Amino acid sequence: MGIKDLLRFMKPYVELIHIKKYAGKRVGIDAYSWLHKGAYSCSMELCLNLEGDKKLQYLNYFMHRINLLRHYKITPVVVFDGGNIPCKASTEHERHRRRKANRDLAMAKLNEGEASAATELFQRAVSITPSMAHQLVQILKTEKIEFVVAPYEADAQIAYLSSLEAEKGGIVAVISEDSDLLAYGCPTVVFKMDRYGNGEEIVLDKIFDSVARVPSFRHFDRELFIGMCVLAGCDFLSSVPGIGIAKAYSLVSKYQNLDRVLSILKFEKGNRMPEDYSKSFREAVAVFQHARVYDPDSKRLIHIKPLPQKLLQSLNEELDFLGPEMPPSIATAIADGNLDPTTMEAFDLFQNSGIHLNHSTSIQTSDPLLRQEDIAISTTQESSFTVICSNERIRVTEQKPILEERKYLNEAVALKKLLFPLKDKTAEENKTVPDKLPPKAPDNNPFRKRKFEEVQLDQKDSVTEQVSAVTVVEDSEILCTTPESQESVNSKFIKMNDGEKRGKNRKLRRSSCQSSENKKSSILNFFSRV
DNA sequence: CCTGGGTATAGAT
DNA sequence: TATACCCAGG
Repeated sequence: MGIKDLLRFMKPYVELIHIKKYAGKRVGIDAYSWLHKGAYSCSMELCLNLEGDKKLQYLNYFMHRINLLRHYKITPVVVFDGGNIPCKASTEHERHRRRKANRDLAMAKLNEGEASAATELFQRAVSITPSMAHQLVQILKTEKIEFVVAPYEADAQIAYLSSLEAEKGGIVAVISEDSDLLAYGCPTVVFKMDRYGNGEEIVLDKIFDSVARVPSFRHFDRELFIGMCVLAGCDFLSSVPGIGIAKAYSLVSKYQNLDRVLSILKFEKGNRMPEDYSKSFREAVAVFQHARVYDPDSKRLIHIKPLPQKLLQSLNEELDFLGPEMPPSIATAIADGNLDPTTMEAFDLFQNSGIHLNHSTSIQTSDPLLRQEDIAISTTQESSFTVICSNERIRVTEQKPILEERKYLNEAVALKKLLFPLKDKTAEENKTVPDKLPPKAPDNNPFRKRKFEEVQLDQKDSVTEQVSAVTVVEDSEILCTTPESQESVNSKFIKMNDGEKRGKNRKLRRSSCQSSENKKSSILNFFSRV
């Protein structure tokens, strides 16, 4: 994970610190690393989805650490991973494959009665499911801990937050295990924080400023540093055979220019170089520089750093390798933890409806669906239109003072891309993904689509009578979502066809089983599970 | 000297 | 799992 051997290479730049030095400050947390560590303690329970409290142990682990931070008067900001970007697909597939193999082995051992061997294997098979992440989100909400779900890479989101002022949601440092953060340009990262708050800190500026230390990066800039990272091998692109972190460093150091490094490399390696390495290299560098992130201030997707016109042209305006564009309403719903970023399904709150407490006073004072200004409707010339609504009325009206058809048409196109990214050739040609199926959510992604069995299990215990599920129907033009806040257990999506009046909204919402006259043009279809 | 593959071990309770 | 460390071959 991350940049191969980067942390070892950067050893001279680590300083042992205690997190109390960030007292009074906002600090970002890479949720994935703590979730994963926490899952060790209950890996078998999680893998087998056993009943009982044991499998919630990972939540204790996480909250323990959160409380450690709070004890030192630090304000934690938890950042979750979102969807996957195309160029990471092969890494994810490999992980998924390995975990599955381990799980199968574990099951075999278990059947043979070798419990200890089995638990060991289960530990290698744990993956963080969307359900787990979502459960944590519920707790964070009741504990009033700030969090955000990144549209794609959590690392990119963290890097972006690091660049913001505290007043705008910024953070001064981040706790993580992932060396990618340095490539993304995070100014301060604390690695390997233990349960007492001791950790290893790396400050990016010190890397570039240091005079005495070896390796020296005094003649490096951000781009060269990223180039070195990509050359050494990262999640988006594995390194050219024979090139490791040290070689990567000396190449970049010597030529001071990534294009020159590439051509030298091509010259020296000849046919040992992958055919499309240069292109992939450029894209990987561009991901670190210009990844798509959620901007909490404007509540929409932006680039970590805007793309220069020149780069845009050289990429033929094709940016989907960064992960497809998505409309603000979707990005917000994802960021707030209401929408699964890999499946685009609304999270159902079944599993949590019993324990979840309503702590927010400003919400649900009225039925938002009855208020005209909360509902954005845009008709296409055909027979469908878009509904966007939210029960956070003010936010929505501010965000979209004028509702234009065009805008929602664009949203529909964007959503379509999100849902069928592999129809895109850029994604297809990118690496050796064996099947051509729609984006398989990788195993280690916290929002990986939940297994069918899991869903059924959840339903069993539920108290609520009704929840809406969302499925995807092909060839769609309608987009609808209610980025509703956490408290509502009612429908999170609403779809309407032409001819249906706004007054019907409430009815729709309650009887979420809607027969779709117009399947051809509908993207989201709702039915109720009772 | 570097890379890359192999192996040991932490990390949870 | 993923990271650290060690050693062999280039």
